[in-house]
Amino acid sequence: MFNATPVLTPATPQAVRPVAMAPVARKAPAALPSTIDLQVDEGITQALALLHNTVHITRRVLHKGDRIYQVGERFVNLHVVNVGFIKTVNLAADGRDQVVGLHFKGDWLGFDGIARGQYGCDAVAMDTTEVWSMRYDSLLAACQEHPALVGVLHTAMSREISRDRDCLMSLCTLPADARVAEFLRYWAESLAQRGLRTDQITLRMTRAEIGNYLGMTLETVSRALSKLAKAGVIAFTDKARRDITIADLAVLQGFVRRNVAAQGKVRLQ
Amino acid sequence: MFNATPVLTPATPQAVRPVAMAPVARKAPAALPSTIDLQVDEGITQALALLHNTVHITRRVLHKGDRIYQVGERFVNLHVVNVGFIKTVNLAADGRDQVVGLHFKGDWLGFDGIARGQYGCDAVAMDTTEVWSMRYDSLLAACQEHPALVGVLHTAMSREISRDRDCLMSLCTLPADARVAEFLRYWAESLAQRGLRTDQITLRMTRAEIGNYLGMTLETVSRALSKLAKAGVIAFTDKARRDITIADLAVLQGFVRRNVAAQGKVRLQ
DNA sequence: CGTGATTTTGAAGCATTTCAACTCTGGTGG
DNA sequence: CCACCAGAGTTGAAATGCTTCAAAATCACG
Repeated sequence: MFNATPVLTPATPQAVRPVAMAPVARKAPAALPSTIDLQVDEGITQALALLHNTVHITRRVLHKGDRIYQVGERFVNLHVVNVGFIKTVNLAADGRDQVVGLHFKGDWLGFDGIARGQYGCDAVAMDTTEVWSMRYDSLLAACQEHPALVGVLHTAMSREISRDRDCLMSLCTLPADARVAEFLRYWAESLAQRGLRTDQITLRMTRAEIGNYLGMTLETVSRALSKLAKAGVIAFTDKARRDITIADLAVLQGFVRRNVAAQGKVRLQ
Repeated sequence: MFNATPVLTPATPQAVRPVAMAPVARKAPAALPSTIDLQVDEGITQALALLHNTVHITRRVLHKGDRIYQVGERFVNLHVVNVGFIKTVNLAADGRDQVVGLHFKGDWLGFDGIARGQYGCDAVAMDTTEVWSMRYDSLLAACQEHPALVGVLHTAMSREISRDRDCLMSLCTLPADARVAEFLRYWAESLAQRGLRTDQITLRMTRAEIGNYLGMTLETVSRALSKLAKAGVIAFTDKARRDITIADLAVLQGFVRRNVAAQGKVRLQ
């Protein structure tokens, strides 16, 4: 049933892609998760269920600002987000600190601790959050008996590696406006994949945090958002300007495409 | 002898590593790997030996420009670099392409393929290179019998995740000059950890490639290198300006420290 | 109903890109 | 052997995108 490759992937490119346009009717299509997104959600649910049935898990509820773990702390546990939003923050010896990752339901935390035996960053709850924690050694033991667990674990690590590379690519090839648009697109996509609606998303970060994550100043983030709103790609729905309406994800993606930096277009070699 | 130029050694991992510390004498200390670095080298050697003894491995020799795998190709194998230098290149649908990783002896390739069942990037040899390839499924099978293998595998994935975060941080918090310095520092450190000398390193990338990797133009890379040379932090040793002498790694690190961008210094929250 | 935090917006300054010209190197063929 | 050429690197000057600095508006919280 559950093994390395399949489950979470469409992986059957020849399968007929369901068109699934007709019955939707009233609602804006972009707001509803696509078929693929729903499959991802299904995969997350299955993975969490499998974990729940095979490994001893400790549930923890955290509030905004609470830390699941801190840099330097001895690595013992891995964690999975069940509810809420979590950011990982790297802080270097020289005082730099940097948001290096955002984590949603089903995402794992703490992989960076395996190699060195201690966590390499802080994991901070961005609002009320439920995290499942398990001992790494007992997870490994469980993997011996339930090979499907290995698939879940490796898939999660693999996905994180891919995700980090996409981030790197955005940082290197997109100008500020497009980077902000891409950030929103990714956030919305993540929600869609978890069965949540994406036409109305609530940012749980200040402009300063977003800027830190995207490698720009808070003013630039603010200007980019204003520009996106003026262009009709997004709209603000509350006074605090934390809630954002995305009429159509495809439009947002189109904005990113059109704004690929020139330097990114040059083919190497 | 210690030599950066990769002679294709006949890979006898269980061979006794000659310590070769005392008799060197004459050379500047910074050029020699530290104790910690030697431990890392030891770890790499042990990991390769373990792999060699427990998994069916296919050796492949590649030349500059050859691809170990390409984006979209079905994921079957994982790979480990035994000799040489390899870059991974992400190419997006919209034409952006981007160097997202550099890989040295002992580094793994292909983790990004696990989740989706196909590779997410290209892996390209930067010069003559020997790669060990193994089927992922047979590696998993071998892990059942040799639990130490799981440790090696997870450590490698964990290290890659940490490394990617460090890259992200450099991109976000360092100005161009310091980013180039940090790039050199990392390259030298990687050599040191593999028992190679670091006072004289040969870049296997054009300025354009370095710039692409670091998110800047080739002109900016060139200017940064010139500036570092003028400041005495590095020196060019050949006419083509590909060979670089690093008098003291600590000085290079100091340069990075002093050039942390202002935005990085602001503490979040 | 203040007070501090967050956000927006403008204007000036600066780092990096862009454009352009030039040098240098290494390889190829007459 | 040398002329020639393409590729790689350097360097300058102008253009530009982002940051910095500053001020005002708005929101959240006790």
